[in-house]
Parts: sequence; C-alpha cells; structure tokens
Amino acid sequence: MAAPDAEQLLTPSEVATLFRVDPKTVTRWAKAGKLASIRTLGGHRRYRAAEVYALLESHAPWRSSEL
Amino acid sequence: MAAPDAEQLLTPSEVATLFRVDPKTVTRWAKAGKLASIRTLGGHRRYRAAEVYALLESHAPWRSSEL
DNA sequence: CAGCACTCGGGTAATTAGGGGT
DNA sequence: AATGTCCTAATTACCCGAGTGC
Repeated sequence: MAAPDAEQLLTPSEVATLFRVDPKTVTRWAKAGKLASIRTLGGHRRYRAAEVYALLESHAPWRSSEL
Repeated sequence: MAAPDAEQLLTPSEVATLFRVDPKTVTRWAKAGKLASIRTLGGHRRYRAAEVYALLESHAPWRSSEL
C-alpha cells in the first residue's frame, strides 16, 4: 500500500504545538488565508507540513543575527 | 472493447494516509455516503483512486509553481 | 495449512469547528 | 487587529475481539 503523491499533513494540534499557540489561533490563520488548509470530509482542517515548517523558519528569530 | 478503464482501487489505510485520518474515519465516510465504496467478497472496502484524489485536490489549490 | 498485517464491527475518550465575549 | 477562553455540537481517534486478504 503506497500512495503515489502523498503530501504530509499536520493536524491543528500539531501546528499549534509547533507555534506554541492555541489550535484556535491556527484555525484563524487558515480562515484569514495566511495558511493553506485541506479539509477532511467531516470538515476538520489538515495543514501541509512543508508549508508550516517553511513559515516556522521564516519567522524564526534564532536564524537571524538578532541576538 | 474488453476493459476500458481498469479503475485503480485504494485500501482504507491508503485513503486514511492521504487525508491524515484514521482508517476507521474513512469507513465512516463510506457509511455516510460521502465516499463511494466497493466491497470485496469478504466485506472489506475498497475506494476508487480517482474519486479520492479528486476530493483531495478540490481542497488543495496549491498545485502551481510553488516551493 | 499456518501466519501476519489489515479491516471489520461497536463503544468510548479526545479534538475540532463555530460563535461569542475579554 | 490578534490571541486566549467558555460553550455546544459534530467529527475524529483509540480500545477490543473476530474475520478477511495474501
């Protein structure tokens, strides 16, 4: 069982944990168009891991000469 | 013509992986009529790959030239 | 025939969505 | 404008034993 073009997806909780915010906040980001979201057939959101990690790095102060 | 379209079938696990959900959840979708299912003679469900991918892409507009 | 991974069911916790209010 | 919290309803995740697929 192998899926040809399987994108790695993250749950709202996982994204929230990565950003240290509430899952509710992640939902707001998705609603505001700041973060792409895929919905399950039941309406729950899933987020692209690649996009999330990219945003994490772009906002990471520990990657700049900011210290 | 013999077999025009040999439709590729996916197992519950494969579909679950694509949506980042539990295989049991995919079963619920099938039971709720949200996803067409084909049963084996033993009662196990199989799903049409085309339908599954269509549902995935309908919520995923990011197939452009993005990285 | 035997063995292992997967799926079937059903039941019960844990997450999520959505709106509203601080 | 942005985040965290409270509420209810809906969806999803994990528990089990038994059967199917290969």
